[in-house]
Amino acid sequence: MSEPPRTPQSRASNARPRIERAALQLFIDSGVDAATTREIASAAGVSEGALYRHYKGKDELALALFMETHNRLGEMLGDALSQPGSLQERVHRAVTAYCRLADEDWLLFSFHLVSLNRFLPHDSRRQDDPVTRIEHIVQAMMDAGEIPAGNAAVTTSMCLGIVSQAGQHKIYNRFSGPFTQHVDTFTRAIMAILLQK
Amino acid sequence: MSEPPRTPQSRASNARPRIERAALQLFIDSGVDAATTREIASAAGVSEGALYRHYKGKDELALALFMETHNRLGEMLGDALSQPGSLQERVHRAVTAYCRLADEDWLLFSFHLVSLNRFLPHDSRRQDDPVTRIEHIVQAMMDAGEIPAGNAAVTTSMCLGIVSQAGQHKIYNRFSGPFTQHVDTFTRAIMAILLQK
DNA sequence: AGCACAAGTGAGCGCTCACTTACTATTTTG
DNA sequence: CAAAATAGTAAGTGAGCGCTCACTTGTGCT
Repeated sequence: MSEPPRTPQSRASNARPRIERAALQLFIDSGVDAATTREIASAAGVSEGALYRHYKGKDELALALFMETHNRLGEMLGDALSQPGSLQERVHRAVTAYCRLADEDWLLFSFHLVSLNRFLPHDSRRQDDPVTRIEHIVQAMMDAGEIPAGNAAVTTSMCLGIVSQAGQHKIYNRFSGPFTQHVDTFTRAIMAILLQK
Repeated sequence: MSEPPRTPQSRASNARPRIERAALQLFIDSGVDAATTREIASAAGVSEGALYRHYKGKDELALALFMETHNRLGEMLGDALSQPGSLQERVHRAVTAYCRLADEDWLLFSFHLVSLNRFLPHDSRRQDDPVTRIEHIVQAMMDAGEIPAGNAAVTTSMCLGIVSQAGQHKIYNRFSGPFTQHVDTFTRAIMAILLQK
């Protein structure tokens, strides 16, 4: 008894998080293929072999880091959009969720943004893909007459482009400060696109 | 004198364009790093060495293909935006130029779009960069009161996001048909963003 | 103290890659 | 038409990559 809340992970130098941070930075700067396992280990201050104690290989490491953001984003967007409220409110919640995720861990978020091309197969049409889900919502609103009719896929891409391109520009240091501070700007822009005719 | 307009290329099988098309497709599908010179040569139906008759190496080939679109785009956008006309007209001309370029050679255009991350260094602030030029125009319009004031970099990124994300979605086969058919949709969306407050 | 075991090490292995070399075939040129 | 230049081929070559493995170290438990 009187056991302190024992953390199930064991001791040592905690290489894993250091490997992950180093890998993220290198993957963003040079790309997953160009970043070598030696570089990652060196930047993390551990040996190359340590990487393989935690991941099956470089590709699995990259995929895990991508999925960490991707799954989280899927849930957050799902929640934000499915809960009740006006169109405005739902868009605002979704944009807020996206920006919060970005500010919470910018490195992880940046890697996700620049890696979408690699990890989302080019003709994926998965029904539970966040993009496809948003497209269905847009289509439903068009059918219901809540927003003007048009090509739902194109409208969806424009709305996503608002926030994703802003993310890219922040990665390129074209502007600074927390992403969250632009939530209202993004929301207004998206509403303008959805409601325009 | 009396020289006929001699075409400077000489030999029959014309490996060069076949190498370029094969390289574009592979670069888009697998990425520049993952596409091997053997794969490119094989897909082009030539030997690996043929690649080196025309390009110093794989990286130079990729850069040349990127720059072919990038320089052209820079000129076209410069022309479209600098010539006289209302804001609407200038935006419409720029969007039209972009979409024409896409429809004219979709493979070349796709490669440019998916490779921006690789070839535009992350903190580039070149004065003649198309993005920076557009940002200056937006800033000038804000200063002149032609459009509501705001963060010019963020506004610029949102406008670019409209068309670039639509391009990405077309690459992912989320919609089909010529890109040019959406010119008016894009123009209206961009105007909505610029004029909103 | 002594054991069990997870975490970390780093030399080195097999293999793939971009690129080179040696050669042949086809044009262009004077 | 010979010579030079160009465009192509096939068979390498060595650098460097991801990954392995025999080994060492640190930690918790009894």
